[in-house]
Amino acid sequence: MATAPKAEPVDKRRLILDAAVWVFARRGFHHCRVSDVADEAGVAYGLVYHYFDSKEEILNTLFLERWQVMLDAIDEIDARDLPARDKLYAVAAFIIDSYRHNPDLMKVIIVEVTRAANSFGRLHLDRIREAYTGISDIVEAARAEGSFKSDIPSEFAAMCFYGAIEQLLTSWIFEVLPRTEEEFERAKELVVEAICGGLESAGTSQPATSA
Amino acid sequence: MATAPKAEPVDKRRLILDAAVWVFARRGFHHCRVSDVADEAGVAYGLVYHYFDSKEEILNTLFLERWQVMLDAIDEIDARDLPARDKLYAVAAFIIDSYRHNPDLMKVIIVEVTRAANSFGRLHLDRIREAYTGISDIVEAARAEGSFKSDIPSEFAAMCFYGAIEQLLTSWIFEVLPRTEEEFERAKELVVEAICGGLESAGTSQPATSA
Amino acid sequence: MATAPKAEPVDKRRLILDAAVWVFARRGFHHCRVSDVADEAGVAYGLVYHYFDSKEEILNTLFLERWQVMLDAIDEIDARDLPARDKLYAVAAFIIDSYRHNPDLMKVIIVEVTRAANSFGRLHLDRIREAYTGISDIVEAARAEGSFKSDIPSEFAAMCFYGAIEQLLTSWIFEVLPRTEEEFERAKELVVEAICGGLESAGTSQPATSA
Amino acid sequence: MATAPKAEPVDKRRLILDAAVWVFARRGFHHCRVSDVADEAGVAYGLVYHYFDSKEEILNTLFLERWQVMLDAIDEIDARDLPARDKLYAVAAFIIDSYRHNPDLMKVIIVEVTRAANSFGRLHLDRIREAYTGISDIVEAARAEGSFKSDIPSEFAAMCFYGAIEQLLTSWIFEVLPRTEEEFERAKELVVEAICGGLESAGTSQPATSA
DNA sequence: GATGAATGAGCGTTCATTCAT
DNA sequence: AATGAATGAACGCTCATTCAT
Repeated sequence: MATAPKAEPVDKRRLILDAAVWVFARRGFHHCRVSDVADEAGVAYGLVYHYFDSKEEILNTLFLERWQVMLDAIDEIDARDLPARDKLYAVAAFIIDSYRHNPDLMKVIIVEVTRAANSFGRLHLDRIREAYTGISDIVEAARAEGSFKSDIPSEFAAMCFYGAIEQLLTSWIFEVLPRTEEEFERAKELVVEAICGGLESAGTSQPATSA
Repeated sequence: MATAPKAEPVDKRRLILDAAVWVFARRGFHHCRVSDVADEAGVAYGLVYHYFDSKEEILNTLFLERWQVMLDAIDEIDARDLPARDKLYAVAAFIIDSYRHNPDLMKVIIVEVTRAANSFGRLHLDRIREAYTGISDIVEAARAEGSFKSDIPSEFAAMCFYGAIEQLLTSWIFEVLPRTEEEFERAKELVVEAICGGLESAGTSQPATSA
Repeated sequence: MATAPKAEPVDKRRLILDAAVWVFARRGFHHCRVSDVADEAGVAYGLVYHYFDSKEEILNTLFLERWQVMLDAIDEIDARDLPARDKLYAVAAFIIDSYRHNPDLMKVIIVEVTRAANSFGRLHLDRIREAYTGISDIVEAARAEGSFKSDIPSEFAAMCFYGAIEQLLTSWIFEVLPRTEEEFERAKELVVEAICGGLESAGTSQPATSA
Repeated sequence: MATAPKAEPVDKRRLILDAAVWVFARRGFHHCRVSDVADEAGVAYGLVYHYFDSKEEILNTLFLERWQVMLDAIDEIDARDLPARDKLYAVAAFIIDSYRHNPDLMKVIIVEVTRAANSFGRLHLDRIREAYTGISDIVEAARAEGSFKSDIPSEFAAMCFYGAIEQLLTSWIFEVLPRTEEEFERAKELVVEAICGGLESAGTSQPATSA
């Protein structure tokens, strides 16, 4: 006898999180209502509060989940036996691919958390800094080994690198830059070349004249 | 006979704008009330609406006022007869000094406008992009002249440069980096060295290995 | 065994509408606050907005609900096989009885809607005119049949008839006229006699002398 | 020698009153601001409060000024030696011509005062009733003399007559009826014919059948 | 008389959160 | 777990009125 058709079990909590990504990305965390998330998820209003203590907790959950994946990736990359430039390329590639595969989630994380200095950014400051640290570790090893300049602190270097990538993502989010597969791939190369290799042609390197 | 001391005439509109800078910087645009601004300015609630149509208009005014100053500065710097690296140093110096002289205003502009992709950032997108263009022009000239690499598009270079500086300011705003005179001066040098000269030691430049 | 006494289920939406009638009638639509309605209904402030989009929608709902009842009544009366005067008596009786049974509701509808030319009156103009049309139809049939004068357009006649009744209700609302059962009954007769039979004694009818 | 050109003296108070008529008629008393009136009059905001104690006093002034003219006219008409029908025709003609000559003022008086039972209507109730009384006096004399039916109280008759005229004006205000010279003239005749002569053809008069 | 900046109470609306079922 | 009605604090904005000049 054939088994009765079973309704596939749906994880309502997951449904809510996914709906939140969609809604937060479209309308922004502050400009949407909890009911928008519930409607998008197709669940009752109150169920959101069964799974989450507050609207903020939804965003926190989304951020922490995803950010951990990135931190793990950076650590894993750092552990590889590769030149620093290749490691940084791998980091850039990971972040850019994250955006490529789930632009809404990355948009939410960047716009609503990492770039929101007054609210969630402050709350997750330590977590955000861990990413800096991971990148910084890569640079630091390269400095120790001699392939990277010793006069640029690794923390500072990490900041420039991360800043460039975040700006890149922001440009895609803002639709300032086109979002095509070619652009994504090219951006990985360019950001590493720009930050590691510098903008100047070989042989022109010179100290800046102080004002 | 000396004239009696007269109460200096106060520009209430300016008072409100200055108070808004203070309040928006402390509590964030969305987390403060119009009455907070009025109280801080020491004026009646309604006067805010005598001078501004809405709370948003206050922020727009602050942004547009200050951003124009920066755009003018970039244009003026571009017109100077200097090497590209020195021009970029001047741009970095201008922005960093802007932050040094009025950290609250810069915080508000960056946190509430340029980094707020879903709200004011979108509104002022074109204005924000003008800054990119100014920097891009500097890079483009250097490419044409041969001092900057031709394989990094000037728009991309401008984005990396601006991204690094914005991240720098954000780090100060977040209090991740110390805010001392020495740090400010040193950051000007470092950001230019990192972006123009690159992170790698001379002679180690190499293309990244694609994943 | 007798079932335990259950609290009768209350329709909060109805509760709010009824409270609005009371409050609008006492204080006027513009002079009362939404909280007055909520307080009168004994519900929380926000619940008003759970059921209605705005304060105005409450009034619109009250008007449309009741006005439809009147339009239906006029249509039903028109369909009866009666002399025109009796039909008009029935219409007058229906409106006056409406006031008698729910003076607050009729007050709100007349004062805040049908007599409010600049606000709700304009909004519901078409609906209001439908009542004229219904009365006009009754008159028109009487003219065709010969019992009513052909030199007074039916629309004009309807306007006089409705105007007289509205003035009558207004007088009760203003407390210019006493509100007793006898008065209500007498008014039904008088308004029909005045409008259909005219003020003049039989045999004195004469054309007016133009100024 | 020619006299020096003198600036014609402008009565600012009158200017404000006239501006108020225009503004109240367009936007309604409650939907306009005092500044709208000042702007329309071309005077400073504060000057309105130099001449009037409040926004309401402006409306009261407009009403009382004009209403007195009407009361005087009714009294004057009543004193003439004319048949009742001709007197009522004169009253209707006066009111309709008032609207014809200054539709904005009449609109304001009717919409914002006489039809506003909850606000100004209540305040000026006694004044409004004086108009009824004037009309009522005309009817009463006709009843005493035998030309008008004695079974319709003169107060009731006055109410019907005034109600019909107010409805007529309201129809013009609402733009339900066309506003042409011919319509105005015809309406004077029709309203008197309808109310004095009745809607029914001669010989069909009959008592209504009670429900 | 004339000006318009300054005041501040008041109100409609929103929406995160709670809770009875 | 699931529902959605119910709650009420919070806030942006309006505008009549006052007052210093």
